[in-house]
Amino acid sequence: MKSIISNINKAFDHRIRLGIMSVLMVNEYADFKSLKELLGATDGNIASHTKALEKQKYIKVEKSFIDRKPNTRYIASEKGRKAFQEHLDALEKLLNSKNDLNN
Amino acid sequence: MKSIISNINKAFDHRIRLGIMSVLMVNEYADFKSLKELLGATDGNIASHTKALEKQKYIKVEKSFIDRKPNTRYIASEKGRKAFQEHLDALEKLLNSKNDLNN
DNA sequence: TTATTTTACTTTGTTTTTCAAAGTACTTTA
DNA sequence: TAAAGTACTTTGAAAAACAAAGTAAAATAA
Repeated sequence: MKSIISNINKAFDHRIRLGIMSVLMVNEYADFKSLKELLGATDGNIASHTKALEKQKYIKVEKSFIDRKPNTRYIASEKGRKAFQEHLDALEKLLNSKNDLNN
Repeated sequence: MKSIISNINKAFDHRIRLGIMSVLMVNEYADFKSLKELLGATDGNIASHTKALEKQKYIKVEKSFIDRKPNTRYIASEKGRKAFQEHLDALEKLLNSKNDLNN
C-alpha cells in the first residue's frame, strides 16, 4: 500500500530548504545574501542546503561578479518547481484529508 | 529580524513526524502497528520518531496489554496539538504569502 | 602605500539525527 | 516443546546539519 507520506519529498523535509524553495517559487532568483537574511541562517547552512538542492537539480546556480564582487544567484529549475508543487499537494492532502484509521 | 521560517517547528521537519502528528490530530489515538503501516516505516523508525515527539511532550504514550499482547497507544497532547497547529499556520504563511525580496 | 576590515562565499570537522538490523520478551501455532 | 510470530526496543553505523574557521578579493582607514 502507498503510504500517506510517500509523496512528501524528502528533499523539502527541512525548514531551510523549504524556505529556499518557497522564496525561489515567487522570485525569479535570489542571491546568497538574500537567502541568508530571509531565512536567518548561517553562511555554511545556506551553502550546504543550496548545494543539496542543486545536487537534485531543483535549483540552478549562476555565478557572476556584480560591482566587482562575487555574486551567486539561485534559480528554481523547472524540475524543482514541479517537485515542489507536488510536495505541496502531498502536504495538503496529508493535512486536509482526515487520515482516519478506520477507512 | 524575524525570519520567514522562524515559526516552522523543527520537531515537525521530518515527514515521519509530520505524518504521526497529522494522524494523531484526527484520531484520538493510534497504536504502534497502525502508525507503522500508515506511514510505511520500519519499526526502529517509528520507535525513534515517537520517542522524539514524546520527549518534546507533543504526544503521550499509553502502554497496556490487549489480547495478552503488549500494545502502545500514542495520543497527541494539548501542547502537541497547539504546536502542530502553529506549525501549520507558519507553513501556510510561508507558502501563500509571496516572499518577495523587494518588500 | 600598507594595513585592516568587510564582503561573499566555501571548507572543515564535530555534533546530531536517521536508519534499519539485530535484540528482547513474550505468545501462538505446530 | 520447538519454531514462528508479534510488538516493540536497542544499537551502532551512516548520513545530515551545523557553525566556526578559512579564503580571496574589495573597500576603507591609517
